[in-house]
Amino acid sequence: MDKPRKKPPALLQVSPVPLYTQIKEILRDSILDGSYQAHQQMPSESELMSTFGVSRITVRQALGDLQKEGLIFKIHGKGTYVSKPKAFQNVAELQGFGEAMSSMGYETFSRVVSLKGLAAGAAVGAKLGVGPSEEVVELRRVRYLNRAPISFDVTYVSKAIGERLAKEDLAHRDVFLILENDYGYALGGAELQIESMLADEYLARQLQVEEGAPVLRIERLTMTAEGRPIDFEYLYYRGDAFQYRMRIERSHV
Amino acid sequence: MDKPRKKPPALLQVSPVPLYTQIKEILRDSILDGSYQAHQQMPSESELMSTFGVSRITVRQALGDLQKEGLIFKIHGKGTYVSKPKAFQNVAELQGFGEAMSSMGYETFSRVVSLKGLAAGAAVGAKLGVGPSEEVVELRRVRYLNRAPISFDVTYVSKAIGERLAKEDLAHRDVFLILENDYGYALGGAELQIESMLADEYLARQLQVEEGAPVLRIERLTMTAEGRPIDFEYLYYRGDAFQYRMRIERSHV
DNA sequence: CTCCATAACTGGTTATGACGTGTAATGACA
DNA sequence: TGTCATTACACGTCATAACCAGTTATGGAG
Repeated sequence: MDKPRKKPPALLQVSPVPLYTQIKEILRDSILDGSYQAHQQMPSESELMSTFGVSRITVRQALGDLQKEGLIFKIHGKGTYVSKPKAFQNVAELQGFGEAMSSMGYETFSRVVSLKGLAAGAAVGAKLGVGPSEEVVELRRVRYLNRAPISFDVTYVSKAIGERLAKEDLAHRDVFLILENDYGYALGGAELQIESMLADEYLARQLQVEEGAPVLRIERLTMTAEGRPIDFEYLYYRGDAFQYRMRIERSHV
Repeated sequence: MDKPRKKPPALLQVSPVPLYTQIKEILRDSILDGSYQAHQQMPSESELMSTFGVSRITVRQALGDLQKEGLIFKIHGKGTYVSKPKAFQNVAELQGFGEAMSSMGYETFSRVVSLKGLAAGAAVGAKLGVGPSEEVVELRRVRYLNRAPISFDVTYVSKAIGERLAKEDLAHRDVFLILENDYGYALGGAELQIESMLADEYLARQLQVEEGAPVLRIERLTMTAEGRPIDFEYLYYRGDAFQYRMRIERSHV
């Protein structure tokens, strides 16, 4: 016994890193260096169990972390897949500042006000490329940032997609990301139009502001990579939610 | 047997919702309606086990989801706590568009280039309110969005804080959020200054752009609620990463 | 040949149990 | 009285074991 001072200074810490972290790193590397290509890949959980000689819970923790990072996504009953890298850039560009904020990762969620099928009508029908009497699905949500409402979103999608979306966790997941990752649509771009308006009674109630308060209104038509419209939205943002943006603009000009 | 068609149409789906989701909702409500106050709260995992009559893994999944949402945070060996709501708004405002993007929730992480102690120097010392020869900790990170570098961040904090940060998962967590949630600092606001510049050789290599490519340079000094500087950063953003912002500005003017 | 029940996958959920590590209060020893 | 080992308790990690729920291929019944 030479120096049994206070603590045995962690001599044998061969692996202070949890198993699932090590596995996560290995898998991440395999994805980033291209060993696992985008879409349609990844061994099943069972295979990974025997490959690494660990239990399923460990594999799942590793995969779950990678999913949080967005590198992979899972489809129940089918398997685990590598996300398409390109996907995100499009989404990032067309989401703009509003949803960027609402997705900052902390204390954001949406409350689904309604989700129902109805006739497209002239305006929405023209955008989505369907007849005015054709049925589409309308989704209304209030988006919360830090427990306070920040935007009111009205989303229109085709009946087929809408019925699938009804089963999703719309309170915490982005429609864009569901379309892109879970449903396999490649999003191409979006046309958007921004204007200022005043909150009417309904909007004021949803956003918890005074009637007549300034609201930013965004009209956004999202299209697949092939140029086919897939998602049309009206977004109403509280005007007082963008101080940071203004500040930056002033400095930037 | 009246209509044993294809499937028994899920008559008995008393609870199609997973246990951990139900528990998560209950806990979320308790937090949002104030039953559990900010900081210093939440029953331990063992207590929740007996309260809800479920296993620990279920409790942990519920808590883990709430942590992802940012409503709670955990401290090893101590317990689980409710996050302070106020925290986020400040962070949201002073993070601005750059980190909002990088935190959109998918495929973002940081690579720690270096983390070391050094003398503050005149510029940093003045900002942080310490002498030029006093030791501070410098953290250099490359922030990845969608597997491509989007920004190069240089962060300066006091020696005490820096040594704690060294033990954190800086690759996936925001320094702001660590300061706010884990360390209990109340962030008050920030001064920031934005300018355009051209990438030098070092920066070009970190951001994987051509030397001379346009870069957005942000100087940001973050302060606690009491007005004491706590975090000083230089942020270098790839100029080509902000197309979406430009587009929105054009429409907005 | 079509339809459909079944089986063999996949991931999703939950239980039980164990051990590790960090935190903080306790108490014994110097 | 002050230091330090003990201890109790918190969350962190990992294993084993089921069963549930979608997906898809197979194969038999019509």
